[in-house]
Amino acid sequence: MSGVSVKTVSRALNGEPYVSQETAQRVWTAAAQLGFRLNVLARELRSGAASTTVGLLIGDLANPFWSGIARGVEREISRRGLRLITASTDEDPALEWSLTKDMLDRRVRALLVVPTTGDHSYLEADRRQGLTVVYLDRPPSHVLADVILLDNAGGARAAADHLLSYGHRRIAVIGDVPRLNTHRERLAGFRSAMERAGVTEWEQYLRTESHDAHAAEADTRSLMAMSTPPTALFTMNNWNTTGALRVLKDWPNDGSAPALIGFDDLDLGDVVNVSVIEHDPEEMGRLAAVTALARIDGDEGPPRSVVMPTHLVARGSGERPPRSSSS
Amino acid sequence: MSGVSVKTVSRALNGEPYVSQETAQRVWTAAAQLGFRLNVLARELRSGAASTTVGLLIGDLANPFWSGIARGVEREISRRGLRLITASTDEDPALEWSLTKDMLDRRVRALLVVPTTGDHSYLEADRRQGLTVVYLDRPPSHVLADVILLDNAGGARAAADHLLSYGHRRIAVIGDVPRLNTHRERLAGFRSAMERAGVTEWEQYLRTESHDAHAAEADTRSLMAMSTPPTALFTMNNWNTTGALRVLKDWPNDGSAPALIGFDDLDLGDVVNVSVIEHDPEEMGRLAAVTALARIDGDEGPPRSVVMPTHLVARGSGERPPRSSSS
DNA sequence: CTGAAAGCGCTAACAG
DNA sequence: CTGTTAGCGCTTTCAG
Repeated sequence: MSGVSVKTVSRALNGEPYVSQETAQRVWTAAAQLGFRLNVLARELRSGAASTTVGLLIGDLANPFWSGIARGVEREISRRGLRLITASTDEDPALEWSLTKDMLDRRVRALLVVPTTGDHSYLEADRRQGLTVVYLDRPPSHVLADVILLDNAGGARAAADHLLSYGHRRIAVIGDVPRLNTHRERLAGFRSAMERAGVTEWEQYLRTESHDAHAAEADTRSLMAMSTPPTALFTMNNWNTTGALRVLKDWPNDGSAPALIGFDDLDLGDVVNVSVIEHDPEEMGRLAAVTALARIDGDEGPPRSVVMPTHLVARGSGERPPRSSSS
Repeated sequence: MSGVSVKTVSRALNGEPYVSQETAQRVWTAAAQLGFRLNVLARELRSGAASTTVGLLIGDLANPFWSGIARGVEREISRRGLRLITASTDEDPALEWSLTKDMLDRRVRALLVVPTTGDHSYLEADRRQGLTVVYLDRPPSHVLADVILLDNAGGARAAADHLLSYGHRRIAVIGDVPRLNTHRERLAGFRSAMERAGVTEWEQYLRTESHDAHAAEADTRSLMAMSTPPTALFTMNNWNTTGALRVLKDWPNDGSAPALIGFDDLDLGDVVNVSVIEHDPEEMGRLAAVTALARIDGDEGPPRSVVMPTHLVARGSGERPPRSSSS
């Protein structure tokens, strides 16, 4: 390039010691003029070299829950100079599979996955070869691996107990597709609280398959149109809550409005006075990243399973009493 | 590996023609057993080979506006098998610069940037060498390049005109740091509408430097505590609007609540009846990706500048009349 | 249909 | 302090 060997260029540009100030300077200016940059791909191709990317597979980057996770991961790994490759699976197992394969072909240093349903044993071979995988939000199927979860059952139980304590019995549940583990866990938690209280009326008010706000809105309307409508609603994710709020927004102020508790907080949750089961997506992403980094650093301990707490935030909607309680 | 040459393996695994069914089959099973995968890094290192990653630099992945952009970009590039490397700049020009350099070292196929302020001519050398760069949301400084913008001035003007038409004169403006082009454009649009209407009272109600909801909340409180408070508010981004809504939420229902229009829509915007200047972040990301892909495909036309429309969505908060208008 | 050789750009190891 | 060599894993080119 300017009379020096490639190795000297490498040393200078990487700020390694054992290069004279003068030579380094010359290399720097020459590189700047020629627009020369070190090629990270080549660097990472070398034998024994580790890649500096981390793969993240989430459901949908545009959902605040998942973008929060992504932000937490990014924040943590960037402190180590690692970059984030993100992809949305749309909750499609086949897409998750092909994206996973793509990430591995790219030799990501670690793979963080919010798993959709499906068998995840297809990663076992790679894990044995040293691939770091951390699952988020939902446990993988047929696999023992590091995983960061929410206390889904506990949160749902807290929601149910809260509503029960205000005298509600006819409590409707609106949730996502039952295929998702989070959905099932939340439903199980809810169910256990209801059973403990000896309440059975709610079963007829269970609505699933609502994957977006629109569907949840329709569910809410049909529930409230029943001859004996529910006196309370438990919406099991952020978009389900959004749908319910759209219906309740214009509800007549005659005391007939159902109580509402939603899983996941909302950006304007405090403004609309919606009671929620709150948690911290960004911290969840951060923890997953920390776990992955520990594995990269050689942590060989048994698979870790972290369950993050949830908190009931009472803001009003969950504290409305039933209008005409039948028990 | 199993008696075949590397080239045959390459051919088989890439599904190239001119490999016998039988051989291909053998390679496939052997690869599966050994957990062998093609190395994309090596592939992309080859001379003339193009990388299959696209870099995206945004302010903060956790802000729905930017995660929407990211989603739009991802959706579009994934159709071509390209993956997204995302990084948050926190609106820090120095960080933007170092992240940019990092992306280039990784040989991203294209770089999409929401620029913070600063001189962006440092990318010119790389652009001349064929690097595809598309700017989003804000124009770069001192550079002529492809850029996808919002009609910031037009949107702000529409907000001002709307409030003016309802009789407001004392209109407060709450905005982000003036350093940001979007802020200045919106303010300029607002100002032009006010000037055309011959209104000057608003200048004393201008508040900037509110980069989050918390600061905007404080601004709103102090504004409303003035001896002659504003009768309307124009909040210039999503988080500023959120802050204002927190204050207005518990405002006495005596007709003294200020009108409110916010720039950017909010997830629960329809539930809280907030009037907004709405636009489509995901489409913006998609357009940027489309532009970048066209350049990659050889489009050599002059730099393209797309201005995306905004729409005023009247939901109630922007249609409140002033309590005791002074004009 | 299959294989051998070359080279992408980098850095570790080993000389000067 | 600086240079040489080798090899990471892939695919293009050219020969079988």
